[in-house]
Amino acid sequence: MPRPPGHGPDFEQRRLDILDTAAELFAEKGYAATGIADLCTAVGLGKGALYYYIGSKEKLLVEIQNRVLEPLLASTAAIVALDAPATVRLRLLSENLLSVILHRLTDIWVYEHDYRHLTGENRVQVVAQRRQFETMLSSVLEEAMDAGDLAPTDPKLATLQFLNLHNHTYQWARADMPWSTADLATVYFRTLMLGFGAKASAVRRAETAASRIAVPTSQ
Amino acid sequence: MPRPPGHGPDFEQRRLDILDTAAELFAEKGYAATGIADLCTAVGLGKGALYYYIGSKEKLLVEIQNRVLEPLLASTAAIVALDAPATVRLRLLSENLLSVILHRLTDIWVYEHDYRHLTGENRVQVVAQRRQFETMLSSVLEEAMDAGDLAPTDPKLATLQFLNLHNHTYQWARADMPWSTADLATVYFRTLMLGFGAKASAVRRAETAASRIAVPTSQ
Amino acid sequence: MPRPPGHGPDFEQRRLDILDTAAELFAEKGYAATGIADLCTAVGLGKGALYYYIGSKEKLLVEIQNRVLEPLLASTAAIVALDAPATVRLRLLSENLLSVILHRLTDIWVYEHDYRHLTGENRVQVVAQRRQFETMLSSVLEEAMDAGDLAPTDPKLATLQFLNLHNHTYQWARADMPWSTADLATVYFRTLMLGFGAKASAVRRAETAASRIAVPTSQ
Amino acid sequence: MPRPPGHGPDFEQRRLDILDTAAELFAEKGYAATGIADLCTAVGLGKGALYYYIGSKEKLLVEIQNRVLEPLLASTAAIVALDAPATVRLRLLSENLLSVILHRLTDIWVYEHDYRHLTGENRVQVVAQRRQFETMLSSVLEEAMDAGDLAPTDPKLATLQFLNLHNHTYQWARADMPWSTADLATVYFRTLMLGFGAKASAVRRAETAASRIAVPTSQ
DNA sequence: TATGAATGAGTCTTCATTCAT
DNA sequence: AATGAATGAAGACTCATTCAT
Repeated sequence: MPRPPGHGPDFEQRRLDILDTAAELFAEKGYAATGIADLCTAVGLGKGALYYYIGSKEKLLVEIQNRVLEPLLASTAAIVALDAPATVRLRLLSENLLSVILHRLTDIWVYEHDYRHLTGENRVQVVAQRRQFETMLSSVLEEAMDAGDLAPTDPKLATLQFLNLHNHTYQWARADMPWSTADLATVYFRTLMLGFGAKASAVRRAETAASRIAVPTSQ
Repeated sequence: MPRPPGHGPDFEQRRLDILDTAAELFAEKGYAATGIADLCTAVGLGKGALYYYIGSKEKLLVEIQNRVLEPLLASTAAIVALDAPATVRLRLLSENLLSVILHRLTDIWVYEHDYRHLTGENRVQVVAQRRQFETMLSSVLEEAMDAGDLAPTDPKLATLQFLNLHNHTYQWARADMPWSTADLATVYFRTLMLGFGAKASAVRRAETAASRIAVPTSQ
Repeated sequence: MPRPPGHGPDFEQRRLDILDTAAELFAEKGYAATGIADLCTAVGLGKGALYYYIGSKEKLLVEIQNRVLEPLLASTAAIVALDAPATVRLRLLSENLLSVILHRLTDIWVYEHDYRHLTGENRVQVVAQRRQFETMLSSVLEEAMDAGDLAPTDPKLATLQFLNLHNHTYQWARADMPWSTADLATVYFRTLMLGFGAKASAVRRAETAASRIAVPTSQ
Repeated sequence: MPRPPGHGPDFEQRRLDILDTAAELFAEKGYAATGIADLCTAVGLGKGALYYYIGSKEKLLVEIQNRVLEPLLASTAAIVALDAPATVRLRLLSENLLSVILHRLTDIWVYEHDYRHLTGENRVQVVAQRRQFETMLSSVLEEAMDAGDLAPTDPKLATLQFLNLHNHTYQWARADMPWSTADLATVYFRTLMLGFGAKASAVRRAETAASRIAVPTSQ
């Protein structure tokens, strides 16, 4: 007798609880290094019951990816479509991305670290969705340049810097850190727009000096 | 006069080749998901012979960490100690960090993703060395603020942004990408110092607007 | 009301059966030379299922030690505390020790041969318990000397001889040997108390003669 | 080119040194748990060179057995053949056996613990030689009984007690213990001949009492 | 005589998953 | 909707032994 035709009323809630616990374990020890037995212990369920809810280990990973990607893509698309200046939308995109990262810190760890363990179609889809997000961001950056709000540069490189600055945050962000999502959004946005407030002449001088000094660079 | 027990002349080279292969596999599939058997296949050696060279799987991970950390700490310390303005040294630190990342892209993947799989003393040491690096970077940023070259802000946050911008590069950098190390250093440094070239008024406007628009933020 | 995670009702019996089989194999081939695969074959279980019951190879060894030590220490302590003459308690200790040895012959083989393969805390505890037993035995021997029931000698040496005589029995005892536990207890006790029934003069003569004859002793 | 036809002048000495080291390791950790690599480290030789001397691991074990058995059988046979009273010869056998045990303590550990790891013909031969020794001992014990020097009992049981008392000594004897070989021989022999010096009446009383007391015996 | 390198079966243990109940 | 028991391949690692040099 395969899977019962329908699930009881508590099924979905129970499943989500398990998913949360799984995300925590994956974030802490890594997807590959986390065993199903660990998860059983953490949720207090035998293996049989656990599999009744989760289907397979990889399905957990897929769902965690989706818990990040679905709201991220939806909110990003909504912001991009707003009738507002590109700079304003960039500011909103920054806060939105940070919000997703900081509110789903555990999921993000897994999202960033372990999507490579997805196989086959699962991986293809996730990669495609990630690219979708980047394309939307790129388009707004290009709009801002076209509007003259930003100095023209390689838009690809601008996008990548935007992503670097935001995405790497999961590496050190913690629930108890002294900065709120809004704080970080303000700071990051200001950095991307105006930098740390150096004078252009100082930058020019540093470039010239740097090209003259032989850095004892590795290899 | 027979040689005392030890290793033959080719040992070290062979070992380094294996280490390179291991780094590639770890970077591709993750440390935890890479089996010793995978490595055996990749280097064309039986398990016994492989262990003759590597000692243990974790030793491989330790060495990869060190191949990143040792040159990075050495060159960073040298730059910090230079008799040059803080801004100039920041520029050099940027290029140096990027140089390490881009020249050892494979090692860096492992360095960033898998140091958590180190155990015991190995982990303690690596974490300590990472903190050393961050402290050195922080000190130069603070010097630059004290000298009035940068607008005063939370130095911790400035350091984290510097690191975000640089460190996340390993995620998308490739040997065949169209930008050299020097290109990226120039661009990153300019971004950190001056931003993308927006006007301060535009930033102010965006902040105000953002606070008024209800972002359809996830959760 | 579903059962909480744990073990089913047959688990413990199955586990004990496996323990018995393990003891037999260890006794026959030695702990170190007995593979888990051997045990799997012997009990007709795959490796996974076997580990479900045993936890680890060393745990088997620990349990075998305890199956000897726990009853031995309990019964020994009970005898030592009896309100009876020391000589009587010695006789009881002799029979008790023999009883443990002969009724748990397989466990005893492992107990005597392989406790050295215990590691860390496991070893410390077993060694401590062994010493406890010897201390209890010693105390009764000393009481007997103090009471004048035995000729005074080095009590340490008396204890060691008692132990030699009894403990080495596992080396040749078999279930089908012609002597019962009670038989051996009577014989051993008599030997320790009265010897093989030689005359004191004969012993004196032998000592003198022995000191005069150059034995072609090895080395 | 197989083994060279002859060996250099140092070969035999080198081989014996290796054998000594092997015996120490086997005694310490057990034959099965001692690796050839351990031995290589201990003697400071590579595996190739080590095998040049030892042939195989089992050959080491065989030789250690022989280093015990050959002198033991030779000296025992010599003593048995002496023209002296059985009691005197028993005393000599006791000291001789103890001498072998205490002078070759390391070998004896291996001899007692690990002869079971011998395979095929090697094992058959060692077992046969052990039986030879016991037979010789038995014969002298019987002579002593026949001569009326010992009270008549089951000669098999007398032999086993003799062996128990002596052979188990390797378990606790150490080079730095306070008793010499001669000390132990005197004590053991006296114990076997006369016991610990109890009165026959006390033994009788203990037997009666013991049969009345229900010992809380295990199982 | 000795080396260091290689083998490949073997070590103990854990894995994700299934299934009868 | 849950259990505990089983599987068997795979996990990292060690083994005694061989051999070209």
